[in-house]
Amino acid sequence: MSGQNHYHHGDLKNQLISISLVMLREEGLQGLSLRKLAERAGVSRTAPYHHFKNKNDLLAAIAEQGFEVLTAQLSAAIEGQGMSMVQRLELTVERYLLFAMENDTQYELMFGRELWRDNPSPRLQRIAKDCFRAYAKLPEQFHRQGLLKPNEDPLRLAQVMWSTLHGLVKIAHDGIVVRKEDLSDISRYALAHLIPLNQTT
Amino acid sequence: MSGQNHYHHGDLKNQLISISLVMLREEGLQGLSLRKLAERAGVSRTAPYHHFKNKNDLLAAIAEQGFEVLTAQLSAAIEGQGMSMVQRLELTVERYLLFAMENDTQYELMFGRELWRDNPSPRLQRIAKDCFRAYAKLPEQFHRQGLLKPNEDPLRLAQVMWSTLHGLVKIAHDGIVVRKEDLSDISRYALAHLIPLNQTT
DNA sequence: TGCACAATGTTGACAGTGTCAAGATAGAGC
DNA sequence: GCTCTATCTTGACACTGTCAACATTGTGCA
Repeated sequence: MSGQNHYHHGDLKNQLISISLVMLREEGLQGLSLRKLAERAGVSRTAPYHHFKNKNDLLAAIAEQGFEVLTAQLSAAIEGQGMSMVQRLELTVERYLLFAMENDTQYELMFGRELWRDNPSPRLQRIAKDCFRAYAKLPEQFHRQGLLKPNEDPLRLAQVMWSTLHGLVKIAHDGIVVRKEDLSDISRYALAHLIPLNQTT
Repeated sequence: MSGQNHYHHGDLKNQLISISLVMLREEGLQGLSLRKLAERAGVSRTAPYHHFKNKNDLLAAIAEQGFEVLTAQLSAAIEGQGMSMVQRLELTVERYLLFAMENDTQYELMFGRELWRDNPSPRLQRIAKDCFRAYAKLPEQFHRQGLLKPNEDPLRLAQVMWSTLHGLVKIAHDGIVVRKEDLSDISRYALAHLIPLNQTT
């Protein structure tokens, strides 16, 4: 039960994920190999195979963890106790961008082609969809409270807002088009246009 | 000069890029290895190293080719002979989405973390920026012709529009949030909100 | 309690990968 | 015609993902 010696050290699966996150941050996706990972965990090369079917399965688990964290962050912002709807919106956007910028490689994994190209696992699909659903509650709340113009479709709005945020992140990551310092400014600009409020604050 | 025998078959560099594109389409990024590529080109494992410093350099070349094609497509749409500004806008968006959907892996490479993470080559940076600059001419034209509300910043608008398109593509690729059939519908929705026209069609 | 079994960990092996060094071949320019 | 350079080749190496076979440990049932 002390668990750090030899066999059965108890929580290898989660520890592998944690170490993976560190390695991703340090060296990017290219730098993450199962063997180096195992070595850093103090365990033999093939030990991870008892917890993940293969490398892809590990990557999926990392993505899933990311979606869960992001979902929690967004949900908290959206339900934001004692905040106005506009404040919740701003906080949600801020949280999203922050998560994406601070966990860039993991973020890329979550939304990258690598995992989604061929039959992503039902589990990954479910967790990712849950994340979007949590996020989509925000436009719905705006809608229910009559803050949107009456002919607005909250689902469409959620999709477009997500796309815009997503694109902003991507472009900021790459640093091609946009300087990071401009990010929040641009996102404010985007929100002002995308959210057709009935009256402004 | 016939060029397909033994040494010096003349245009290996371009041929390698072409074959790479096919392989990316067939098997994704994971499926592209220098050795299989060389084999398909009928050449030894290390021949590509006389044309590309390493694998990353090949990937960069593939991305560059993509940016050049995309730039050409967009420029043609933006200058669109005998078309109204709104028509040009719609064509541009359509071209962008089409390119991204038809060349999904290449597109991911162009905007992916893999190439941009550590010191992307000046050449890649230049070609990518040229692509954005070509695209940004569109909002500028709208602005010059007085089609935007006077307080709109065309650069900001270009950035946000690009982000939204980019995010739409990404999300459509993954198929998490949006069905591909909804794409054009959603992009129309986005445009209607993002482009604050002075007067409508 | 003791014992079979499942869970978890290990070493050995193999094919596939990127990449370097050294040598072979062909075309280009003096 | 000869040399130089560009291009292509084989040989070699370390690293990777993954499988098979075996070792160790904890768990639940007799």
